[in-house]
Amino acid sequence: MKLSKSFFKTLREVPNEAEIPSHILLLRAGMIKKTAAGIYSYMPMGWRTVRKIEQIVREEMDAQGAQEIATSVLQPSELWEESGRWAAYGPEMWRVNDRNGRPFCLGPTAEEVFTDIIRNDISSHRQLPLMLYQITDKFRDEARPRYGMMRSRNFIMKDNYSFDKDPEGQDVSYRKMYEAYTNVFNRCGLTFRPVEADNGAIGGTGSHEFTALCEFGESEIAYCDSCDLAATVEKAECVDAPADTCEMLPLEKKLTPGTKTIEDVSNFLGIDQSKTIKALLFITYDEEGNEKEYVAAFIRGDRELNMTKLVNALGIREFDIVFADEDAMHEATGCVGGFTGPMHLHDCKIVVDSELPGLKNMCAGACEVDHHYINVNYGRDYTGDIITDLKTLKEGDPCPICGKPVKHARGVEVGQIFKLGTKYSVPMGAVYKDENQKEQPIWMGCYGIGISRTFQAIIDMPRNHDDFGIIWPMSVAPYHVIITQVKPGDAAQDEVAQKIYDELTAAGVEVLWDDRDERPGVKFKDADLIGIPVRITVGKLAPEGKVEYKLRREADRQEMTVEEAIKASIDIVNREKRG
RNA sequence: CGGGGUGUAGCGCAGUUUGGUAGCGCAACUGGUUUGGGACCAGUGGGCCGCGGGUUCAAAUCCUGCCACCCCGACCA
Repeated sequence: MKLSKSFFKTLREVPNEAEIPSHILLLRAGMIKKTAAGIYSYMPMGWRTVRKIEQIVREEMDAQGAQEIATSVLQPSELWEESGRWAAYGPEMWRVNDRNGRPFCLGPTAEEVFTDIIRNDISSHRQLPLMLYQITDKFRDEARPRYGMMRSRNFIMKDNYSFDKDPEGQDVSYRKMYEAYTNVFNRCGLTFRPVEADNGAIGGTGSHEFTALCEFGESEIAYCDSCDLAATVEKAECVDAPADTCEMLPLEKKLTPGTKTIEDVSNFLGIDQSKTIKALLFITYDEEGNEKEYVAAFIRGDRELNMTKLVNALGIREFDIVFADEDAMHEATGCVGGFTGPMHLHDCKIVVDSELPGLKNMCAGACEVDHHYINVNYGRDYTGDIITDLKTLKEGDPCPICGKPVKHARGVEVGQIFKLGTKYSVPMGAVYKDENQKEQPIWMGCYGIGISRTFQAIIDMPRNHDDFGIIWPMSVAPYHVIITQVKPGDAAQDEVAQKIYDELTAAGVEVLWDDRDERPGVKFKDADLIGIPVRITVGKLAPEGKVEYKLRREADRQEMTVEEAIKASIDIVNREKRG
C-alpha cells in the first residue's frame, strides 16, 4: 500500500476527548474516530489490526473445534422473555420496536439466540458436544462510556457457546476455552492473568476473567507471587483472623460521645480498630421492586465489606440492595446511626462475617446514642442469621492459599468464560435424548472476548507504546514493514523502494510504502506514531544499493544492503507474525 | 443517576469579566526556496461562535430552557 493513496491522517495534538495513553495514541495515529459517546468508527489502519485480532481468535476457536456462524444484532423480545432476562436486563439493553410495535433489542450478548438456534436441531446425544461462535457487534447502553474503546456502547465481541451432555462434558469445553483464550492473549502480546471471577448476572457455577494488566483498568484483581492465587477482588476469599484464646470478660457499656466512626471510637477508647465491630445497614427489594427486608451486616472494624459476597449470601440480584439510612430505620429495627451494634436489633436479618465468632471481647455499638459496648462476644451476646465471609481481600492480607501477603493489580477484562449449567437450556427447552432414550437438558458454557477492547488494551501494555507512539506486536500490526522513502521521485530511491516493496510483498510480507511528498521528519514521526514493527529507510544510500533498517521496538539502526534488509525483514516477520 | 467542567474553522485554543458584527497556532490549498527526525517565505480558502427562546439599536459575550461531550462517583461485565 502506498501511503500517498491511503485514507490516512495523523494528529499532532492530543484531542481533548482522550485521557489515557492508549486512547490518545489510537486517535492521534488515525486508527479510530469517535462518532458519538462510546461509539467509534475504525479507519483503515485500525481496522486492519482489528481484523488481525479477529483472525487470531478464529484460528484458536477453530483449533478447539468451534464453528463460526453469524447472528443478527436484532433479537426479538420473545427469546428474552423465555429466559426471563427481558425484565432482568435493565437499562443497559438497547430496545427498539419494529413498525408494528413489536419489541426487539440490539443484542448485548446472545445466549438466547444460540440456545434457540440449537434447540430444534439437537435431538440426540450423538450430536454433542457442539461449540458455535460468532464475531459481531454488541450493544450495551453503558451508563458511563469511558476511555475510548475500553468501555464503549457498541463494541466487537467474539462470543461462543458450548453445548454438552453433562457437567463433565461442560468442564472439558470450559478447559478448551481456557486454553484457547490463553493462546489468543499471548499471541496478541498482552500481559494478562486468568483470574477466578464471580458469575454475576450471567449466572452459572464457575467463571474466569482474563485480565490484561494495566494502570487504567477498571477491574481490580488480587494475586500472589508465591502460589497460584489470582482472583477478582470481588471473588477472592479472605482468611479469617485466628480465633482468640483468651477468656470472655463481662459485658460493659461505655459512654462514647460523638464517636460515630470506627476511627473515633477506637481513638476514644484507646483500642485497636481490629477489636471493633462495624455495622452496615441495607434495605433489599424483591423482584417486583418492593421493599423486602432490612439487613445488617457486621464485620471487623478495620475490614472492608465485599458487596458481591453479601449479595451472594443473601441470594439476591446486585441491584436489589441499597445502603439504608440508619436513623430512619430506628423505629423498625432499633438501630442508631453511628452506634448500631449486633445486639438489640429486631425485624432485621443479621449477617455476620465468618471471623467474628472467633474474636473475643470486641467493641460494638450499643444501639443507643453515644454508647458502645466493650467485651462483646459472639454466642453469649449476639448471634447471626447468616455467617459467611464478607471481607474484601486487601493488598498485604494473607493469601487464602499459601498465607503470604497478596498483591493487587488493576487491569482490563478482555475476556471471560462461564460455566452456565442448565440455566438457559431448562427454561428454553434445549434438551437431547440420551443413550437410554431419556430427555436430558443440555449443559452450556458461554465465553466472550472483547475484540475492540483487546485492540486498545494491547496498546496500553507498557511494552507496546512509548513517548513517540504505538509499538505494535508483529502479530497484530496493521503492516509488518514500512518503507520510508526520503525523496520520492529520485530515480535511485524509486528503484530501490520498488524492489523492496515487490520482493517483500511476493514473500507475503505486508508493506506500507511512505511515498508521500513530505519532509523526512514528518515521515519518521508518523512511522513511529503508527507503530509499524520494521522500518526500512530508503534515502541517500540508495545509489550504493544500501538502506537503513530499524526495528520500532529497538533504538539502534543498521545500514544494510537492499538484499540484507529484505532478508532480515522476511526473517523477523516469519518469526513473529504468528505471535 | 449525583457532582464538576467544556462546547468558537478538520485539530488545539484565545476572545465572554466590561455587548459593537470573530482571531491565533497547526492542518488544507497556490507559488517559491528547502529535503535524514513534525522546514521557511508569500498568498488563499474555510465559521448557523452547540441548539432554541428572551433582553438590546446591536449578542460568541447578558438572561433562560434544552442538547452534546469530557472527568469523578454510583451503576454495570
